[in-house]
Amino acid sequence: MPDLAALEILLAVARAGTLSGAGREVGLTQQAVSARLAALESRTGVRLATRTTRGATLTAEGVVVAQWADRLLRLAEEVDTGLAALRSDSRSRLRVSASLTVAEHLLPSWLVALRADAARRGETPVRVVLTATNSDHVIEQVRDGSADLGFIEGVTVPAGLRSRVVARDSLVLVVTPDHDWSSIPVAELAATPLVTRESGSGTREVLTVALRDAGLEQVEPALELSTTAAVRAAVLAGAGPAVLSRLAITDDLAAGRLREVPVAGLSLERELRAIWTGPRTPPAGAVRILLSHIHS
Amino acid sequence: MPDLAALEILLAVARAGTLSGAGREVGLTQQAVSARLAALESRTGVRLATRTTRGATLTAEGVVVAQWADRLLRLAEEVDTGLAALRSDSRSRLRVSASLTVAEHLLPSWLVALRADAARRGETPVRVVLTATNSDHVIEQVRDGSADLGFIEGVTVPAGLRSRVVARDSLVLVVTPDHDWSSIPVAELAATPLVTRESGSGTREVLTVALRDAGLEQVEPALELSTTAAVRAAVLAGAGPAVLSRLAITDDLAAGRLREVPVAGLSLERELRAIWTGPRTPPAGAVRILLSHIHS
DNA sequence: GTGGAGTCACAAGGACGGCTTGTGACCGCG
DNA sequence: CGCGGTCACAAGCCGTCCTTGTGACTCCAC
Repeated sequence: MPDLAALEILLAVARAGTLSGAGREVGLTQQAVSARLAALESRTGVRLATRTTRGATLTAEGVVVAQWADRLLRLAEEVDTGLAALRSDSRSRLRVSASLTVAEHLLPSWLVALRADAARRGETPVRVVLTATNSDHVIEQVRDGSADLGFIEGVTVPAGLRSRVVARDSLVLVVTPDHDWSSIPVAELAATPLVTRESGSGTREVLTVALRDAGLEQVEPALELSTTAAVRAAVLAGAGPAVLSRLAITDDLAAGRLREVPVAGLSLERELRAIWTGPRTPPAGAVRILLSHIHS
Repeated sequence: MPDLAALEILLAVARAGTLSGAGREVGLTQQAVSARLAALESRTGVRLATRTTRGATLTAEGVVVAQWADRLLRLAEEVDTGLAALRSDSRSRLRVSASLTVAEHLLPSWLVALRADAARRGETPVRVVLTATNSDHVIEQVRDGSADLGFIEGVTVPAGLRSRVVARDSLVLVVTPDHDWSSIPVAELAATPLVTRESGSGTREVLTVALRDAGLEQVEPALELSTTAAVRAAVLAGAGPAVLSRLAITDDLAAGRLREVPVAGLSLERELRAIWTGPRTPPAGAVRILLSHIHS
């Protein structure tokens, strides 16, 4: 299990060029930085930086590890920002209520962007309080004023609320990389036993309805599981193809763990919307600022 | 800074359904699990799981945090596998030498897939020893036998070596999401001051050559920086557009931090190749197994 | 040439966090 | 009604990690 603090120190060393400078940057002494870096090197068995009497520079391996660390720490920062936004005790600024899909995959990076922007302007960042529930409850919370801003998924625009499309999600057919499909007609998809969520899940409904609209009836699933994560794991383990939200598997697609198979004649798009009450344009400064970071 | 161990415990609780079961799964006592989970909840100020006298189930917020944790821990596992592969002391199995681009962005997930596959078959995973350098040195190491397998970038196939394309990388023009470009002709790209790497860098050369081939001359850069990460940060900070490897910014594209702008009449593809010596098909079992996880 | 300011590394001491063991309260089931 | 399961609280202990103090070394200015 990698040590995030040590990786952060490595990045500080890369930026500062000296151990002491890195120490000042992260608020530690030079000795502590030296020890942590030595510990990281001992864990990997590779020299990550060459120390001279006048500074320290990363080796080639050090650059690679720094790159890995950078990705990891960026994601960790997103998670941390998300965790901070979950704090409910603070009776503060912008109350955001979001559906699970948005909260899980999109909001953290928006919040980081929001905070970075405030830092760039020298302002104190808006404090965001996040609640995560299903879309119906989000609508309810925005209606009754217990949330200033909501994020929902689904095709219908709730009556009496203002809204704006902030992102699109689509369900995609995915297989393991060694699968022989490259592109299939929609009829073959309907005839294939899939790994799916249990009946009643939103993702599964969308697919069923779309196939029914196309005049097709689905065969029985190969496997029914109760969470998207479990479905994803089953596909990776070779249990069969699945239709999943693209947002949930961008990492896997980028890393080549999963492969997307286009289905001719089928499009399963759904819109993710920001919703709020009141005037047509987003009301308070806070809401507008957050939305200004989100481009559909 | 989030606590990876605590997040892992949260996932174990989600899987097991009880704190004690989670404890058995991660090798801790029930009391330790209870304390760590309580600490995590106190950090967020939100109840992540409801404890009954007969188990524990995640709340809606808990599910969201678990999803974040899952992404973060997957990436952490990749980094950890990469770190393990850097260990040089073990005089062991498969010596892999890779260019920086491949080592930074692709190899970790391949190694995780390799290990997971071995675990699924019940075999002990191949021990991989990784060296990261530039493409020329990779070729040299494969030639002189100090590496069993190499990964390089570039258009030319080295003479005397077998090779296979394992992935493609392309340079893409990226801007901040609020930029007004949607698609531009190649002449406008050449006339735009960009944030770039310093002269002599591979990425910069590729762009310069491609523009020269198109009969265009580039204007002076807006800013010259020495690492890809610095260029990326400058673009995010609004310093201007840049042309970067798509592999280095997939996260940013997915999160909407950066936006890709198609350039009409310009394609900057480069192939990433596995190289080895000897017979036409990959030789030892180990090499073939690793390659079987990589599909171009 | 020599002192000063910078670099990094080694050693000793102390504080804090986190795990274990021990125990108690509660619930359901046979 | 006891037994097996759940989780929470308390005390003690161990290890990690940071700080302070010190030494070796290099470069530079005087």
